[in-house]
Amino acid sequence: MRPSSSFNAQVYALVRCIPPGKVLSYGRVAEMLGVPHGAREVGWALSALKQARNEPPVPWHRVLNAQGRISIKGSPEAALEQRLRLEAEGVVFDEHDTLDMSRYQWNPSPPELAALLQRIRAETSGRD
DNA sequence: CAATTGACTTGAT
DNA sequence: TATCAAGCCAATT
Repeated sequence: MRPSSSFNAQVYALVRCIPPGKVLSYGRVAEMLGVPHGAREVGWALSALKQARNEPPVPWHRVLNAQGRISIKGSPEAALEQRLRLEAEGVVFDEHDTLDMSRYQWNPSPPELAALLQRIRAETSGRD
């Protein structure tokens, strides 16, 4: 579990930067972290979150699939919780339980993102 | 070490 | 617009 633990930490750090009422897709998170095809890894990192203590709390509910739909499998309760948390932040799902990604997806400006990534990398480089 | 699985994505039917 | 199949990558069995 060596190499990816640092990746997980980066995922958590980045997800913590998503503003309330905004969301990110798994693939987008992976892409931002420099792993273009690491969408499933991001899902893995987040699923591991429920057993690993996370402080400060990671707003895992702000991450869903590229279609704008909740993608939690095997736990309807968790899926419902995710939806409720999002709606509590003002996000509105349409009649197909889908949300408009073009509207809700978080799009930081390139310089802002670069600075963010730099800080995240500094944060997660030493610890493990 | 091979097969299976999963909070994914994309492109073809 | 809805389904299917094939990639992808780490963790588990």
